[in-house]
Amino acid sequence: MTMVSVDKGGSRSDRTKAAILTAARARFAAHGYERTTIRGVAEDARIDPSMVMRYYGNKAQLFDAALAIDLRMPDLSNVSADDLPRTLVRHFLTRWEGDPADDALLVLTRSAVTNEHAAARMHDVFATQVAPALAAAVGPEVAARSAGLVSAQLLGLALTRYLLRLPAVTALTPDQIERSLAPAIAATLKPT
Amino acid sequence: MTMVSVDKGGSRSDRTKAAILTAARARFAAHGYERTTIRGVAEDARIDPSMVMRYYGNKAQLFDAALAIDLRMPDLSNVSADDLPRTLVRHFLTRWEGDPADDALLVLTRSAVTNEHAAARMHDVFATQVAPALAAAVGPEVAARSAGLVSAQLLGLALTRYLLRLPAVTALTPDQIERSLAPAIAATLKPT
DNA sequence: GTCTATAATTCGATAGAC
DNA sequence: GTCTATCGAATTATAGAC
Repeated sequence: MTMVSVDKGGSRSDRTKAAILTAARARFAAHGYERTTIRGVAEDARIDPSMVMRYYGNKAQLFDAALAIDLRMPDLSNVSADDLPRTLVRHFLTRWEGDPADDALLVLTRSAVTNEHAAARMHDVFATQVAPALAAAVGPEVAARSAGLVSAQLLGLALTRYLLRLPAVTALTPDQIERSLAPAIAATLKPT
Repeated sequence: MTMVSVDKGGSRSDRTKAAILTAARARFAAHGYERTTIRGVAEDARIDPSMVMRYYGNKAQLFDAALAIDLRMPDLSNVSADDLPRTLVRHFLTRWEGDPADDALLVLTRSAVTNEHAAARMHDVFATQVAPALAAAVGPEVAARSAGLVSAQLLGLALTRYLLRLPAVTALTPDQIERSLAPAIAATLKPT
């Protein structure tokens, strides 16, 4: 798990910093902001808790650093309107099925539900990454009208399948989800 | 705020218990399980923190009591398949627009994202209240196949509009949501 | 650059006076 | 039935030795 990212060229402190960040991201994803402790992060990173303070100042700043993440949204500008829903559902399913415990968007979502700061970050991510990616595919007008509810549907999947693990949703195969959710997203993209 | 609900007939202790429960529900809804403190609940209820312990034993049991709630799902057995999606969306929109900060399902969702116990409760609520109500309308087979994703879409709305308050979703009117989300739910109910 | 020791808070929970 | 006082545990954060 948790590819530590980066950097054979890094100094020892760089590697320590990266290890802390990886551990923090995993803990924030698994338990949310309140329940992750600096001690726990330090333990996962195999270093002393005081190192976390040294490099990141305090828990809030560590959280910020852990959330400074690129969602790696796919380029949707060459996807036809017909293919868009399926492409979207597939993209997120692939991401989340792979390593749900470490996905940036799931980390953010879990914490944003009970943490104002994380919620503000979520707003940023949506405005600067999700909405533009959608607008590239369907145009600014349709995106302005439907990006919110399309996101609601995708985050609804994230919520029920990966955060709450509702049996009725975890029981479905990725294929079943794709066949059922893609037409739904297509419906909200259609003009009313 | 926080109408203390109830009960002229109640003894003084009954009124105190009810006041505690109301305050607890509001706090759990606003901040989730971890961040609500017994001290805070007691302050809202205008009583001493030790009263909370006296009546509810501990924080976990207080949480349980706060979540022992009937979702008041509507009777869907006489709703036609065509009307079902719109009926569902309307039902939940009406509930949530009224008093989002005190709605049982939102309380539960906010806490369930970071609390195992609340998540287990959520599974219960889904299995005993949501799924049967759906099955009454569309039959057990369709319900078994689609109840999970229908719930995902409704909870996605709850998540983005009331918990995260994403501007792209809060900007929509209830009518716009109904017109856009009802066809989406209809699409996931259709056989693939 | 890493660790020990500890200060300062916060909170859940208990004991007991009135 | 309500409140005062306080314990014990957990946690963030700091100071400083090595």
